[in-house]
Formats: sequence, structure tokens, C-alpha cells
Amino acid sequence: MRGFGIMAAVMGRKEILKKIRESSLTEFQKKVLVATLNIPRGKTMTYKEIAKLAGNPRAYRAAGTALGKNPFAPLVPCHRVIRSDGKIGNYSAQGGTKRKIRLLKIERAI
DNA sequence: TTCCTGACGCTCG
DNA sequence: GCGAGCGCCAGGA
Repeated sequence: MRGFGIMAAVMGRKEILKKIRESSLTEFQKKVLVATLNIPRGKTMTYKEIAKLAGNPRAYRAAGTALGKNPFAPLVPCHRVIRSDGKIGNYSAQGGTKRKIRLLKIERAI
């Protein structure tokens, strides 16, 4: 752990899922968050894949917007979501894109 | 209810 | 192979 997922480690995925479900977000938003939460450590997934898991493969843009809101910043591994063209993409959480790249390197995802 | 924006993707030049 | 432009869906004002 590098601190970003400390709450996730303490609470457990199930508690996080519960938190997401109890939130006042839309179903699409929740699905996006859950899909992101299901990305295993050391692996990455594209926004398109996330959108697909959320129900609409064409809603990749909405998925990006959803992650941009990022109501559960340290809880969901949003840094594991990258662009399908191989680029890292953006990152609104603490540290920005630079931090995102660092986290991915630490996890050996890239 | 309509318009604008956004952590993207795909095609064309 | 790289860069620019257009298209797509969901949310918020």
C-alpha cells in the first residue's frame, strides 16, 4: 500500500461496494465505479472497457466524466483506468497524471 | 427542457 | 507514424 488505498484495505471491497450503492449517484456512475474497483492490482483497463462493463460500450466518454467526479478518490483504483490508445490519460486526484504514472509503475502495470 | 462540458475513441489527412 | 477533427453518451446548470 502506498497510502491511497489504506481505507480500501481496512474496509474491504464489500464495504466500498456498499458505500457506492448507498451513495446518491446514478446507476451508470455506480457501475463505472464498481467496474474500476474490480480491476486487479498490477493490471490496467481502458475507459472503453469500463463503459462496456457499465452497460454501454459507447459511453466511454461518460465513463471518463464519471471517474472525473471521483466521489471515492482513494477508495477506487481509478489510476488503473487508461486510454485505449496506450496513453495514460488524465488524473484529477492528488498528484495528477504524474502520480498516476508513478502508481502504475509501482504496481508494475506499465 | 435545452445547452454545454468532459479523466475518451475512431477516422481522415 | 503523427496530428487534427468529428462523434459519442451521461450529468449538471
